[in-house]
Amino acid sequence: MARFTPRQDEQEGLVENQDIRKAGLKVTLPRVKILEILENSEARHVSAEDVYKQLLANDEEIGLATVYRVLTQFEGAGLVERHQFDGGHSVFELNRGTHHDHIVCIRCGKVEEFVDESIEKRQREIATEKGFEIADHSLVIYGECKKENCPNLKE
Amino acid sequence: MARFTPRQDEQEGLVENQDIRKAGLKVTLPRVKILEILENSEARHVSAEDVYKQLLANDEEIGLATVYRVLTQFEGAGLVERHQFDGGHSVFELNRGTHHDHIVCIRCGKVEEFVDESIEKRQREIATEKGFEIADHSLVIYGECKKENCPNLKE
DNA sequence: ATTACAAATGCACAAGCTTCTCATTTCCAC
DNA sequence: GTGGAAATGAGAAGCTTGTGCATTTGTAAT
Repeated sequence: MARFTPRQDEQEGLVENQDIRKAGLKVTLPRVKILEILENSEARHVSAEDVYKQLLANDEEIGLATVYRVLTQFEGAGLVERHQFDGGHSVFELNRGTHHDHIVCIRCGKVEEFVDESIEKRQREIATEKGFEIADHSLVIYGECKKENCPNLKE
Repeated sequence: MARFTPRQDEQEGLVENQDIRKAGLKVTLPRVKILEILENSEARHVSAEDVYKQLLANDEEIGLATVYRVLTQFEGAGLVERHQFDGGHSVFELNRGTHHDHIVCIRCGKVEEFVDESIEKRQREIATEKGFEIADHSLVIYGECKKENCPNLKE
């Protein structure tokens, strides 16, 4: 009920609405809100549950099923990337066009990104040697970040 | 009835009952049988379900819960490695002491292994640069293997 | 603006994988 | 052998993800 915003100002949707539409998807409130959360979240990598909780915190009436549906559609449209770090659940991040790999702290969960062209190159060579046409790859380094930076070293 | 090896050449990465005991685990029938299956399976990467089905085929009365429990314990003991390729479920492989990465065919699911020291080295350097103490890493290349080799290009 | 229709959503439920619970059984030291 | 802790089996539960269907929403034509 109380969620009738007088006007949807699209000034901040100059990029996203276009992209949703370009993907052949209707520009609906859930999709816009989810995209906003992905953009505004200080954590670059969020799970579907994270998005859902953020929606609830913003008093949006959007179901978890829709979150999964939309994230999967966004993935198919290339708007977001889905990563499967160890531990079972997926995390999503906005696709800003720059490929990168990840290094994850196994203690605090912090995720940093990196790119290394020499690794990329070797991967292409290896795929060729093995007779594979490379489609994608996933490189994740797990480690412990320096204690001073580690926010919550629980237990 | 136990098949015991005359010599204990554990250095060659061969996992055996001694290793179970060394991990602080009792040498029980389920654990021995699961280890046997991991060793004798021609597929190097098997899921918990695969192990379970193989046990059923061998007329062993071992529950799926036990399979998961044992595999997790083996992982903790370093006897097996758990890999989480894209798609949700984990696969396990015997830890024969040789680290390697994987290249997976997204069409037929075939998994090949490779090692590249230059990539390994760059990863260590990157972890150091980022202030991480490296604990593990996962590199998976996804691609399409050459059609002639691709066993079941269904659909 | 209004209308009309296909697309999208919300809800509840279902599926698949993995883990937990707990009564019963098994291994191992004595 | 025997005792007791550890391990197991069967089923239930948990978690993430996906589906079916009635209802709502976006969009394009009126």
